[in-house]
Amino acid sequence: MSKPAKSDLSSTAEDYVKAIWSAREWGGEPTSITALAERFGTTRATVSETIKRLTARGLVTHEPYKEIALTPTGELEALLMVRRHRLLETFLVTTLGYGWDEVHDEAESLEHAASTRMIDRIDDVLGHPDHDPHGDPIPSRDGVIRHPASAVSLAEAAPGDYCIVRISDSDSDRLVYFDEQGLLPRSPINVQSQDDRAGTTTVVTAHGNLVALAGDATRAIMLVPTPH
Amino acid sequence: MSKPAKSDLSSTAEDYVKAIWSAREWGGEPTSITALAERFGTTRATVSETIKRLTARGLVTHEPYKEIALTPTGELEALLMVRRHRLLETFLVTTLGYGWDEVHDEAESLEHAASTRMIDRIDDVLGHPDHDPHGDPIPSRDGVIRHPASAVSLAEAAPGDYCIVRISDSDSDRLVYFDEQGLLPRSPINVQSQDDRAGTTTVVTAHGNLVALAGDATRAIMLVPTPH
DNA sequence: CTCAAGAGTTAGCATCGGCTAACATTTGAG
DNA sequence: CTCAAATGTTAGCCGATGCTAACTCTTGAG
Ligand SMILES: [Mn+2]
Ligand SMILES: [Mn+2]
Ligand SMILES: [Mn+2]
Ligand SMILES: [Mn+2]
Repeated sequence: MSKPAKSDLSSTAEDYVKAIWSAREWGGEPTSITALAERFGTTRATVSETIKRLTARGLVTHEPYKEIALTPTGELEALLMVRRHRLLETFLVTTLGYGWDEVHDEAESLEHAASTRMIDRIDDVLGHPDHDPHGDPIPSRDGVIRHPASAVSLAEAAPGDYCIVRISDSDSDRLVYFDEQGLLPRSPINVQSQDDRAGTTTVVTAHGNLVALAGDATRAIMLVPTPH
Repeated sequence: MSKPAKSDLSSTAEDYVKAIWSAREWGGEPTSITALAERFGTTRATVSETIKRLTARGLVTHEPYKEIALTPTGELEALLMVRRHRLLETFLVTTLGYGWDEVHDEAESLEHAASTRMIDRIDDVLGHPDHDPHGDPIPSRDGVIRHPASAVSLAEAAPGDYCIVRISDSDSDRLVYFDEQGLLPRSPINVQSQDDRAGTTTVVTAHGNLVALAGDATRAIMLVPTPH
């Protein structure tokens, strides 16, 4: 029913460029066909075809069996989608009383439907927030984004005092657990030890809880060192 | 990217059932293939095919060249979409400072993306409003809607004093004009005369303006008589 | 170094929602 | 009552997004 102009992207295309961009956001590796298929719950065949179309449209660079990357155009589109997603998440929390664990899925679909006018009004009403409820920075209207320079993931942090800057919103159950433990953006956290053999990281949370985390949970949390 | 369950409708299907329902809302005739094609800016062929699919899905009843109507299932879906649309419009006006002439298009796309949870939260935040910014009643969660019993369109109103209950939001320029003239839901209005030969209706608005209206403009406004 | 598992691609198919062109039916002006 | 215009349908096409099955390429364990 809507009339996508020649240059307008489908929601599928928008989700793909966003996913490709997001894979690298906090120092990650480029994504892969298989990873995208898992992310979207589709088959490798479908992803391969879709990537081919996005390449033809000038949003993505990809040669068979090689790395998937964004063109400058694709990157700008991705950043604008990230902006929409994060502003919508923030809006849902502050205006409609959503919990930080409930906003991701809702924003995932609203981001394709809200007009640019609506996104900008939300930005105004919220007073131009710097980051979303998970601590992720919000790109400006023209696609500029700034990450804390010294951020490290909990998985690779040396023992010491840190401030949590960001927690991945991809798993909502995990967010509930983190919340219970006092693991929130801007909260202080003390890294006790990394046990490489067990693959666990032991931390003291803002609640004073001693917690051992492993795997994705440690990769979901980004820290900056507390100056002492 | 979303996973529409077996029974989930596409946005196209949602817009169709809503349009079929809306045609009859204020005493109108059943819609037609041609009218739907105009409404959506598509061709008759496309509408004919789509109606065939909706019939196969059990949302619509239609035999070739006959009347287009909704099944009970289709009608419930339509009412739930109308609810979403009108609650979203109301929300955009009260929370994001949209004008009543700006909300329709935005709601037209958000209605397909917002979750039921979000619609219900909006309903709560707004305090369960009875009608939208255009005076259209808002169906309940289970699809019940109530229209003023004695409503007549301005096109067929006898001279006398009335209260405007509803103004069609389908033409946003017209809404701006009505606003300027003092023609708003809940405003008093005095119908002076109907000139059948000229096809015009002359009214005195809440601003005291003497205004002559014709055609769609007179069909867009619904009135209830003021008890004297 | 080899070769099988894993990753990626291709072929062939389906559905949805678009289109144009041609055809069929209905209806109302005369 | 007639017939042309208006209305609706069908046929045949397309692109986007999905699928399965079968194939190819890459890579790492041994
Ligand atoms: Mn999305
Ligand atoms: Mn987030
Ligand atoms: Mn719509
Ligand atoms: Mn409305």
